[in-house]
Amino acid sequence: MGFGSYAPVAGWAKLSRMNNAEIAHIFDEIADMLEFEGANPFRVRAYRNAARIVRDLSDSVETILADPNRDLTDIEGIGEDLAGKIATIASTGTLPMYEELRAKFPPEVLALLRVPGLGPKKAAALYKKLHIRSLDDLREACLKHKVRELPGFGAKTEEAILEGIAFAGTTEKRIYWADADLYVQALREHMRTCREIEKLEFAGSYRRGRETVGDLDILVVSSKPAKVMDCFGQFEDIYETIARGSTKMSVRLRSGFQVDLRVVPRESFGAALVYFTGSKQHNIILRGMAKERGLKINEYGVFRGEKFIAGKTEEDVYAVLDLPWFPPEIREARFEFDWAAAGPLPKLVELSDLRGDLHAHTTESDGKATLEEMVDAAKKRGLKYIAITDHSRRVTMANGLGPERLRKQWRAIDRLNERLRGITILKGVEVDILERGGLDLPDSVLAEADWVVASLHYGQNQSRERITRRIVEALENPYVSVLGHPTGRLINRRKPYDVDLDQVFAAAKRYGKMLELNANPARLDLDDVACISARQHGIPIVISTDAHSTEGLGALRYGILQARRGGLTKHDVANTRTWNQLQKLLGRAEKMPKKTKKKEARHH
DNA sequence: GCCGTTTTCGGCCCGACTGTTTTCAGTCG
Repeated sequence: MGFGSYAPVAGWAKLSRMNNAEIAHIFDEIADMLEFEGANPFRVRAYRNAARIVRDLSDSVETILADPNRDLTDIEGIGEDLAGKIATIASTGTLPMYEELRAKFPPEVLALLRVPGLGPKKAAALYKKLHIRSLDDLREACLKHKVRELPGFGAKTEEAILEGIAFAGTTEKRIYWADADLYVQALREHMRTCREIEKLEFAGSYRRGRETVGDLDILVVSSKPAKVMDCFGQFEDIYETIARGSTKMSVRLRSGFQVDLRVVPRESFGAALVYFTGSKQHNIILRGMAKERGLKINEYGVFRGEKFIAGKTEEDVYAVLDLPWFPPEIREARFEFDWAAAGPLPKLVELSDLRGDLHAHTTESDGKATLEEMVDAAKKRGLKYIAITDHSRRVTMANGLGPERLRKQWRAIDRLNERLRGITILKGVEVDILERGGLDLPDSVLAEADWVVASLHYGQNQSRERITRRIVEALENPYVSVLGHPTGRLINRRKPYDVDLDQVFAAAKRYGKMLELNANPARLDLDDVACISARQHGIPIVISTDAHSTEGLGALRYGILQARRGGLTKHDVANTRTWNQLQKLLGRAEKMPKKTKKKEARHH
């Protein structure tokens, strides 16, 4: 289940400053260690909450700290203490309290928490009473049957731990949404054979369209739960059943991936769907709102005292709280509640809104299909235009094109365009942003293109300053249309390069350029959080596949999920427009004569 | 650790399942 081959994994570049993700990571680690220490669970939650908040910030902490008009404590969930800690991490790269905890609980000890079935209490007991300090210690203690002698532990727990150690390394990895979707399709097909099922829906992070999925949650309405579970248990890919009760069953697939099944009564389906779709944080806020109104929400419904108020549909549940139905993709407690408070929700972009694909490769560089095959496939998918954007010469591994081969390809595109009806092929290129700065093709060549994607593939370990400067300079070039995969990350495989996105946004805005949301399931770059920022900056986003085969053109749906998670509407996404409209949108800031610009301003 | 028009103290979302227990704690989602 791969999605093309990529360069080997590169390590983190040495960082001169702490970015939001790193600050968030420190808070997550602190939460783990405090939990291990047996700290107040709400204090632990405050740190986890802070990690999430910092990760979701639309500006870098650095930017906020530098702005005298802004204060971190204005953010809900960040008080005096955490604001101070954030500032300390930002300026020193660490925190005294964090260092003290790390001295007490090295990473090998924290690995105990990743064993399924081991939570903070049990892990701490093993650590304190048996002096277990690593997974190896733990395995040994289990084999010597020391673990079963501890109070609260028994033979079964010991066996479960032994089994769990094997999984501790493999199950921490979340899989791509696209791969989870393959399981979903297979499970749907399998469950179709069960006649006792009235309704079935996949919930959890899969339904929210997260870029990675940690497990699957299946929600079923049936009056015969046992039969549904029997059927579920016969899915061929199951390795073991972890738990089975009267309404809930959990299994592990052969790959280690976990699938949970939950059977609920018909009148509770909506409440259960809200509950199991999450996110956890979204649910916590819903519960809080319910409590304020003297109500209680659980997976069975909304209750006033013992009295059932709502629960049949998601709309019913939200309506009780005077909330609109939220598309699952935005249920992350990031902006959806603010949106709801401000009025009707904006309509999120949909797959059917997209008219064209603006990043695709052919056999001329490293694609697997010819120009004709790619165009034919795009047309069959209903696209009205496709930009052919093969690599430039610097990407020698991919047989990148120089001016001569590129112009030859463009002549072929001209001839094909004359022949074809119903789709327009754009003469494009994915031009490399060179290590030393500048682009891999002269302006005279780029000027002849309809569409220019500028991408950074080499020198990814350079300093934040150098990488940011290379990208900003590329955006300054009048012939560049869009910045391709702006951070270069490969999910689960390669960290993003160290780039100051605030500066990239500012440059894109200044020069009237667009930013790509690369829809490849391993990239999804920009990510959802960056999309929220781009939207706030008013920068048009282009959702493109970067397809290297005809099947690759199908990736638009993954890009759409990420865009929706970023709160993007049809208006925010540039390739929902016709090619003519798109051209007008492009570079308007620089190319438009000053007079016209003023007129425009008056109209708005 | 955060938060507050009932509160600056005392709350902080809720339930299923398992194993080790004889009524519940721990884990998980």
